[in-house]
Amino acid sequence: MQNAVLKRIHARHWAPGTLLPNEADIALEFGCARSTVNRALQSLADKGLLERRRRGGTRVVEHPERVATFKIPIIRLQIERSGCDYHYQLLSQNHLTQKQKIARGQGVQQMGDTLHIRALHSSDGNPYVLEDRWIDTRIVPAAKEADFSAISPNQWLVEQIPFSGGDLKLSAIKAKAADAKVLKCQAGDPLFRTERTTWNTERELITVVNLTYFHGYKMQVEL
Amino acid sequence: MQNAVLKRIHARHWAPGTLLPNEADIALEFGCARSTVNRALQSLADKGLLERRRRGGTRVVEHPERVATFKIPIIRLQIERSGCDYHYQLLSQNHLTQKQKIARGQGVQQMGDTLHIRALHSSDGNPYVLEDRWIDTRIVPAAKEADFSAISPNQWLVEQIPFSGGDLKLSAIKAKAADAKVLKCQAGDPLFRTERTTWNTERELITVVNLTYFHGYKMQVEL
DNA sequence: GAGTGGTCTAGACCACCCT
DNA sequence: GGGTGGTCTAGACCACTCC
Repeated sequence: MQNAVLKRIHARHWAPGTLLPNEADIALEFGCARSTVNRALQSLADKGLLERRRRGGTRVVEHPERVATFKIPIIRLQIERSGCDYHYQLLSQNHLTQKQKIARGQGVQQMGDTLHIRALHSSDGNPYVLEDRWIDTRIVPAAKEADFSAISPNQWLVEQIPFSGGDLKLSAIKAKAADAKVLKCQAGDPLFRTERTTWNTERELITVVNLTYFHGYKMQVEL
Repeated sequence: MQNAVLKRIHARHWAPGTLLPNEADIALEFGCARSTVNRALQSLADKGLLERRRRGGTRVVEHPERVATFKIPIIRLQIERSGCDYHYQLLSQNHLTQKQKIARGQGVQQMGDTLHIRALHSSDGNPYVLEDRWIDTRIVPAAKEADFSAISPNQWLVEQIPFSGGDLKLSAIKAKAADAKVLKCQAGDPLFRTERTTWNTERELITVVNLTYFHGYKMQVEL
């Protein structure tokens, strides 16, 4: 059923921008139940191929934007899955003063009591990614007790915090001297960075994290 | 219903790794129809929170990897939506010789007759992204006739090619002199790059494209 | 008010896969 | 063989939104 609809869209029987017949009519035409049609169209809408509105009907999307889904793995698993040895090292851990918080960007400023952690994840002994993380210990009090010399905040949080929304920015930065030293590259080298903020279900800011990858890292996504 | 299940997972009533009761039992417990349960669990499985197998039952995923979906927009729309003027300029267009093809990486080598296009997309007169694209004209013969001085290959392909899979790599590179000139930055500046290959539904390679963004660009993704 | 999709029910049969 | 999810049917009522 869903395939039948897909075929029509591909065959441009229903071209981009077209308003489809309503579900009941489609069901009649295909000789199936409306709920079947509903499921099929629903699913295509989830994939971004159709737009649906009550009373407004179902429309083939004009510019079908490609939708890529990519997974944000626990770093340890990402490394181990590629068959390499994983090593983790805590670099520093301290509470931020008010001044320090203001010196960081937007996100960190909003947080209450802030724990700042720097840690390095390595793959087969080579620096892989530098984790720079701020955790709001008012929202996640357990973080004060956690032993981040044994488990990375990355892994600890994923296991502790049930679910959440967030925001992710990807960019290229120039390696600062301090980071270059840790990541064993030259100062000035281009480095791949992700900046992530995470909220819990009450939309309270839990954590902000910058991940700076080794020189030459490519992030891979399936389409 | 779906929310009720979500609550249980959050509340660790069903902790990671737990095997859930079968659909019929859950339906009994919640006092609803099995198909309702099925829809709810199905949907959570799509989001990566549950794993389901016939005969094997439904299990809460052990390490719930965050799944981010992001859209790959037509560049023109991306710029116009941010309220800026869009400008497009074709820089060069030519067919690759066999030697040139081999000089490029893996992807391009696999292609038949290869059309190479370089073009610059600008936002309010500022260089935004440099498009470096190779198109297999055996698979997409219409590309030979297209006027890429008027429409970007980015937009043209999205409108022509119905659907496909692909592969996306994100990285940070050091600006080469030629690219720096076009993008109006310094040679050596870190630049954000995406490398994408796209197949059609028959898994034939259609196009390879490198997008190199202006210095300071951050790609934004919702989680 | 009327027409659309959103969601649910109760029941059925099937496909897969483990033992 | 038997238990699980996958998918479908036929019907119902609801929620939204445009007129």
